[in-house]
Amino acid sequence: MTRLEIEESTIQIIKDSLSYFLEKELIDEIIKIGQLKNVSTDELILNVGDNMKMIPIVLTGSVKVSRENENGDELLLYYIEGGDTCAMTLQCCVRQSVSEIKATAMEPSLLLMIPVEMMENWMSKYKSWREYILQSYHTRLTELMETVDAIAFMRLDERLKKYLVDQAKLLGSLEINHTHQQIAEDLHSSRVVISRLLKQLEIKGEIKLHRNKIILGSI
DNA sequence: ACATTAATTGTGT
DNA sequence: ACACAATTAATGT
Repeated sequence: MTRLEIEESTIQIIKDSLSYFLEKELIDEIIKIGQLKNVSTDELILNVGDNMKMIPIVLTGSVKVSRENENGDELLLYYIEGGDTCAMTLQCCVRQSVSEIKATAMEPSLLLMIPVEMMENWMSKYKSWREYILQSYHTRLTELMETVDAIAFMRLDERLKKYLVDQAKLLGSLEINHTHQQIAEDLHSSRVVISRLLKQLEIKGEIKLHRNKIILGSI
């Protein structure tokens, strides 16, 4: 983990990603208080059971949020993209200060860590912040329902396709650099099953398989 | 360039 | 689901 002094170029990034919906005074406070954190691909940002004193706002890059049970079984919940934060996390945090979820960087990303107290503080102080949080809450909930739908109603092969397309969109590339094992973990399935389904997709000509890499055609 | 090894992927039961 | 085979990438000689 790298902690940086906030300098001009980064201030610009913060402004670029937040000033559209947050008022100026708030941005100034954010710049003063927030701590920058650079994370690399697959770096664990927040683990289940972590004591949360800080909540990240994703400035650039993307983060995946998943649930994990005591056996280490995972399930992907939703993604957070640049400019967004996870208001759900904020709630968990206020209530019990121990994380129920796990957050992992999907690509090299720049995070802005904000202490929980500040987040609460700003709720009453800034209207734009309330709206930002509320909006974020809404987005998360919508995405969460989408994954619930997927789990409940879609067959695994459809879910896998959706997963691949989502990843491609999010990372802005038709190449997905994951092992079958990692995908299986995200979808809470087993490696063999994923391998077989992927093979089927390859036979149908929708994707190309390589080691550690999947190339999407047009699905 | 070749051999060895570890990790990832493929397949039959 | 498990076990094993096959393939690939990485590393040393």
